Amino acid sequence: MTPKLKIFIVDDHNLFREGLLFLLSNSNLEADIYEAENGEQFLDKFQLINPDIILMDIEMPVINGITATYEALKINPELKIIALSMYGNENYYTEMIDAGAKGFLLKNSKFDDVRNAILDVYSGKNYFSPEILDGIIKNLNKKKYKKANYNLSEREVEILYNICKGLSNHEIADNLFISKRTVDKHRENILLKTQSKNTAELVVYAIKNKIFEV
Amino acid sequence: MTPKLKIFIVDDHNLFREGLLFLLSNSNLEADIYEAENGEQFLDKFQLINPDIILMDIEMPVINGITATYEALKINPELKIIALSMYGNENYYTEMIDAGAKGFLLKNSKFDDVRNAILDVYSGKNYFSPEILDGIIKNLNKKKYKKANYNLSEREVEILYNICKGLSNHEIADNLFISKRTVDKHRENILLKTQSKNTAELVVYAIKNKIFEV
DNA sequence: ATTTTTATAAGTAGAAACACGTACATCTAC
DNA sequence: GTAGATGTACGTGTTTCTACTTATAAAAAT
Repeated sequence: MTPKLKIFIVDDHNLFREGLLFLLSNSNLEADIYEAENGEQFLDKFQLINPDIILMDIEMPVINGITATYEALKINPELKIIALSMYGNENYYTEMIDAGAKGFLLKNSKFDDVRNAILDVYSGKNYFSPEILDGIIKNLNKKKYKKANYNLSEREVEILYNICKGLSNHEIADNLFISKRTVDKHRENILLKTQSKNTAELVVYAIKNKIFEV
Repeated sequence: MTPKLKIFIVDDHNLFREGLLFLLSNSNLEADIYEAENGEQFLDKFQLINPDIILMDIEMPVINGITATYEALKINPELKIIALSMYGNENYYTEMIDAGAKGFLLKNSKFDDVRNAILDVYSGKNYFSPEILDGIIKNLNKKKYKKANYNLSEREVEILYNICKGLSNHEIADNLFISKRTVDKHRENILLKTQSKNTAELVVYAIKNKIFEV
């Protein structure tokens, strides 16, 4: 059904590799399996093999999964790397996504999930264990939580935005065709309302409240 | 196999609702289907029905999907709402996640995806169309991209960090047990190195480069 | 071993920000 | 129709920042 895949398992635990190999060969996935014990071995071998899917452990001796992923993708950006992580180490996910992993599996997943991850990533999608996905979504939520409870007027927001752009009061005045003295007053009011005591705090406030985007 | 679900479809396009209803009743999902034409109708009815899954369009007259989701979850935070979106409107996803949706489906998905989304979300997971997931991941990546390529010295980073906290040069000097004039000089050098022209730009630079966290 | 970078400190001056006032026209809300 | 918020503008200070300069010692890099 699916073409014969070349799957590369990078993990320092022999038993884990063997188990996964067994599961893969007893599944209906046609695959050749290659192995490495750590990131260094993998980096030495992957170019000869050119695997379709790489299952990459994160915590490994010599060269860890994050570095290995990063380095391998520098050489071949098309590589499809799925991170493998112990439960509890799921916080590595940002670093692995950063490094360029296309998927993230927890080691306590069912084999069916592994299968799905392999097929999804092979077909160009991303795959993330539900627990990881949950974390990602929660994270997105968290950051947006405190928004829009400032009581600045429209004009004040406009002034603040321009302050963040690095304009001086004089420049802002020119841009908005008002007097510099007016901008002074607005700025003063904004400082009061936001309980800031200088420009630095104003900018931090603006960014926190999504008035200015970094 | 699965218990009989109560599925609530909220969408202003009759044809779309009818089509989805047909597909759901011809699938192996045992479900009672309820319908509303917009967010207002939904908000009027959902408490009586107490649905297991809500498929919620985003762009609708009177009350849109984002507001409806937000309001409904205020009343019952346990509701499992899956957002439905036209291809091209996928940028609503942040707002829908924000509002509390547990899943996000594109309307050009295959019915199988709809089925999976319903089952996943019903069982407490999140479900996101691959295209959406892609967007989320890319977004995570993007933000981390430009890091650590500043050439500020350690001391300069320290000074900059303190500037972002809203301290004046004088206060920074006191904190670090150095002369205010030294801080002045550091600040000048930082402005030069970061090609900033004032405090506002400094703070933006610091946040962009993860020297200061908002 | 010598050059460069870094951290420190200071003088002088002008620009900008900050703080306190006052004032008035407009618009919204009660 | 009056109260409150908003946007506009000015006066007069003080404080802080910005910009130019010089200088020394230690650390790092070449």
